[in-house]
Amino acid sequence: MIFIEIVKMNNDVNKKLLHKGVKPTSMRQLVYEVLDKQKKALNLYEIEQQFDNVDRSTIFRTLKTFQDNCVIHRIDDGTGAVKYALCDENCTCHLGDLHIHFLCIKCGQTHCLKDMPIPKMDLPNGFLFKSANFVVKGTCPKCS
Amino acid sequence: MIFIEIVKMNNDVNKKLLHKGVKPTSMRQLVYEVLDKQKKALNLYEIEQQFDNVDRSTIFRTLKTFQDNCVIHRIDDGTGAVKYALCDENCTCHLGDLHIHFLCIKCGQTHCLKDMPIPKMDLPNGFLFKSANFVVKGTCPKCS
DNA sequence: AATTGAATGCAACAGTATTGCAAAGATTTC
DNA sequence: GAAATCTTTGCAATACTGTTGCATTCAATT
Ligand SMILES: [Mn+2]
Ligand SMILES: [Mn+2]
Ligand SMILES: [Zn+2]
Ligand SMILES: [Zn+2]
Repeated sequence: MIFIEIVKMNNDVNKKLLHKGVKPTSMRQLVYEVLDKQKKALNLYEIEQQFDNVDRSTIFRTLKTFQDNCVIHRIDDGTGAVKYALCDENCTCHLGDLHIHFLCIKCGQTHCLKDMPIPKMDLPNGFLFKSANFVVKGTCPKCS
Repeated sequence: MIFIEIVKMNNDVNKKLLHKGVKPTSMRQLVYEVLDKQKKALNLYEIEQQFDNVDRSTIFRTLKTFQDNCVIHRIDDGTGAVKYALCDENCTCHLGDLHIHFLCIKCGQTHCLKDMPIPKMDLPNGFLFKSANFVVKGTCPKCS
């Protein structure tokens, strides 16, 4: 039954949120589930559209909490709105977890390429590498 | 003919604009000079502040014209406002001209690393590489 | 049950980007 | 050179995204 399924899912999500140190409110569960269902990264407004009557600022603050606790990472793909995707369970949101993102210029979808770490570059003298944002743009498998 | 008159003026900026196919109005000359004087990339509001009584939308449209004609390239460094920097004289704004940009997290300045081309990555099956935005963040020589 | 602190909803606001339209300026046509 | 035409500029308004103040609701604790 659908009710039982939802309770099961919630339990699973609860565990994952607790594992990251986030108190699992119902709002947070729902936002987590929305992100979990998607293969692509979503922005604030796309997440908002998944709900009927949830306030934007609540989702915004939920996403803030998630970022602070490495539940999600933000993706700045240049489309104007920051997108978000779930982190791996063992992600620490540090240098080693950085990966390339791919923006499809046809369908607009943004994907994590989690097995493509951002290459460390030899910078000119005096420049110190702390972090990076590497977005590759082109056409995705669906649109190629 | 207007072009001959301007060439007669023997103005360096005019020549550069004409070389890119942009009619050199005084506004465009001034914006070009502002960008030329700087070593760092500037956003719309920083450019606006270099003038006393020039409208933002005029600068905006000047920058649009410059982009359309490969006079400048836009830099999306995640700071919220797009920055702009002059292209090289022989730049065609295509793949080969792409380079890494560096954002200093202390002073906020963004630099073109023109001798650091964006590395071509082997993407997963079905993904086609068309373009990329690679911003490295850290501390610049002044701030390190 | 009362107290406290956290989460949520509503509304307002801030920052950046963009557009419509009319005035001013430049170029071409006659 | 005057009129017609096209381009550029200035002003104002607007769109879009992100963020915050504050009151209310909810949850945990005493
Ligand atoms: Mn990712
Ligand atoms: Mn550059
Ligand atoms: Zn696509
Ligand atoms: Zn610096």
